[in-house]
Amino acid sequence: MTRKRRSSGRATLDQVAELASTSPITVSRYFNRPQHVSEATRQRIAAAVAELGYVPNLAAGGLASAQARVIGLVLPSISAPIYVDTIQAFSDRVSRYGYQLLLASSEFSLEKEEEVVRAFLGWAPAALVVTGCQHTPGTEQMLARASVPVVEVWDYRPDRPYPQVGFAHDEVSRLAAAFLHERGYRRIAYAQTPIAGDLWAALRYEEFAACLLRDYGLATRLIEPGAVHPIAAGRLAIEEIMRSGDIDALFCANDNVASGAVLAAQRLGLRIPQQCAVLGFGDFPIAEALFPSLSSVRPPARDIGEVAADRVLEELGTLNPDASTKALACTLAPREST
Amino acid sequence: MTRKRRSSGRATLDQVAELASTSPITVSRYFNRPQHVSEATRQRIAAAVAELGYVPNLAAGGLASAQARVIGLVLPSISAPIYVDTIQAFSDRVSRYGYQLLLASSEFSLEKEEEVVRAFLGWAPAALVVTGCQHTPGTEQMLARASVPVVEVWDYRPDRPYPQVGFAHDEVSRLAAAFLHERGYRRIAYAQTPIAGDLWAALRYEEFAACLLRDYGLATRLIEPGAVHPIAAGRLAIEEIMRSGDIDALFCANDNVASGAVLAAQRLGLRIPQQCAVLGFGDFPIAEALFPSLSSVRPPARDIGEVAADRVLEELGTLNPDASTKALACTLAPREST
DNA sequence: AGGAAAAATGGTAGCGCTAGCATTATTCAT
DNA sequence: ATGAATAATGCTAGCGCTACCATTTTTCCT
Repeated sequence: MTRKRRSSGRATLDQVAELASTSPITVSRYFNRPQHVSEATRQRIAAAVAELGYVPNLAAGGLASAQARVIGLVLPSISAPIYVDTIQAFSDRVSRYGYQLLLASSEFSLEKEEEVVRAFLGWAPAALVVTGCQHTPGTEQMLARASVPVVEVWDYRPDRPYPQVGFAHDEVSRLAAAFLHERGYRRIAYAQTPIAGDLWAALRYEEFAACLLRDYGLATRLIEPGAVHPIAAGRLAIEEIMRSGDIDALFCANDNVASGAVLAAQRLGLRIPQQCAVLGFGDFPIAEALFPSLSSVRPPARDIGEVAADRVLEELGTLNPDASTKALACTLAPREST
Repeated sequence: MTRKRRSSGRATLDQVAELASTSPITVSRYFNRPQHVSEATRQRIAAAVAELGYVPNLAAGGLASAQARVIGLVLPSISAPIYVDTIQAFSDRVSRYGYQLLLASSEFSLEKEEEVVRAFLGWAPAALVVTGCQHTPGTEQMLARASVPVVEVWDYRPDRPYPQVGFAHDEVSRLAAAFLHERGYRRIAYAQTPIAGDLWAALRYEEFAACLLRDYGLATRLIEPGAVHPIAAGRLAIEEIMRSGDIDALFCANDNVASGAVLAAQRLGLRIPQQCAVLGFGDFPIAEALFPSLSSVRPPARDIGEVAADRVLEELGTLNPDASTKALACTLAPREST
């Protein structure tokens, strides 16, 4: 008889069971429902596990039980400060219930998102969390066919088949417009860059311009310096404002752009907020430290992570439904720059 | 006959095979070695896959082949700017060879690292990359017993059983000390915070102080404002320097601390670099934009990711060995703040 | 045309684990 | 002591896939 198949070389449940003089199924229970195993057996198993350095093979377990205790989270970026709180809050919460987090970034590309979703589904996750409501047809099809709960975060639109955990991005624009108008600014510009780091910057601009025009009768200037680093984009925006001289407030796609603007203004001698106010989006840690400190719209990043985790756990039956599916709210943190 | 077992509800290889009038094994080959399948069969399978929305179950595949095409990467933080380049470079490189990245942060805690390593090993990854040379005994045992290649990154010490991809942190200190001395600074302080975001800040301080004393006969002041946000720590360091008035250069544990220092100095009226020079570590994107712009020691973050990926791929036999295991080098980016 | 090599395909068994019962040991009320 | 409840444990049969070999079909050479 030839020895078929190479084994992985790692200790298996069977080996642990043998060493602990019990059956594999009891060892399995030891890991999954310890309270169903007697104290004496538990100790023997614990000793065997330690001696063999046994680590359960989660792939095998997931295969056997048709449910891996893993939840996939896809965000546009895992490094952008704006998403870090969401990741942290989500991860904390699901790991408390024994779920592991599979994290990937779509790098602001819908194609890359499709790739990542496919890879995730390959692991048969218990649930999937994706960013926003916009996906490729392929992604949509996979999500629809995957028989796992799906939650969409960082946006809020009522016409979707999945639970939404986020805020309405046009609401942000109205908040910013009202705030700047109330402070007396009338010649307002919006600065963004294609790699600003969020998918909704252009959408926010549209509603910002529409709102200023509709509610306050003001035109808006769009400053878009092209594909450069956000911080450089902020600098270029300030340079343009100094050239044209007809702008008294700048709303930026995010705090990186806004930081670049504040720092460049300082370097170039434009007084903020006297000559031009700057309002950011994201409320990154740097906002408070800048000189002058940066006013910013703060998205509910942490709440998104928490609520999304709760929603997922509800769908999985781990948590009782709360059923309060509302849009979350952004707040405005006024500081010295406006 | 009772129907045992719930199936996952997803399409399986068998279903695809049936629809494509071929055998499961051929469909398996279609995904893993397409060149071994004839063009005609390939097209039939592709159609069946599309129709069923089939996504291969990677857990089952990994189990059957005893090698999941997944590589685990454990870093102290996935949000700290300093690690972002490493993640990016590593991910790019391994994904090009068909490996997926399993990413986790140990949050600067060795206990958390042990937890994460255990979870990763549960997925039977093809390889594991961990940060630094310091681990709990439990982690060490798991790494030693796991029959997968292990690589350690972001540090360089010759006395370890695993390949190292990183730089010598004491070298950074010598570089910084030489640079500041050469520029004529003699009353030098070092600022750090326990949550500064890297495991080696204290080690760098020790060598920094030792080197200044040994090579230049200078004493070093340590400023450690306690567990506050790095940016706030920078501000507190500047406040202390203004109080005492006997410091002319500040080396910071990282660029967040240094940014806080530069911004606070500006706010409080301390001229940089005339009254006090500031040198950072990490060369974060903000360094260049600050006013005055921040001099910083740039670690080879991207190189670490690339070389670690190469080392891993070599161990897996995917790449031919290069065998040049040397420490990588940090460079110094001098700007206005020194 | 005949034979050998190469390409394409398929059957069988099993990777390591757990669901669904079935069975045995223990506890408790009567 | 007896039966009924409960706790603890074990057996069998797969989860969906691929390694290993065997077989069939095609291609190529003389």
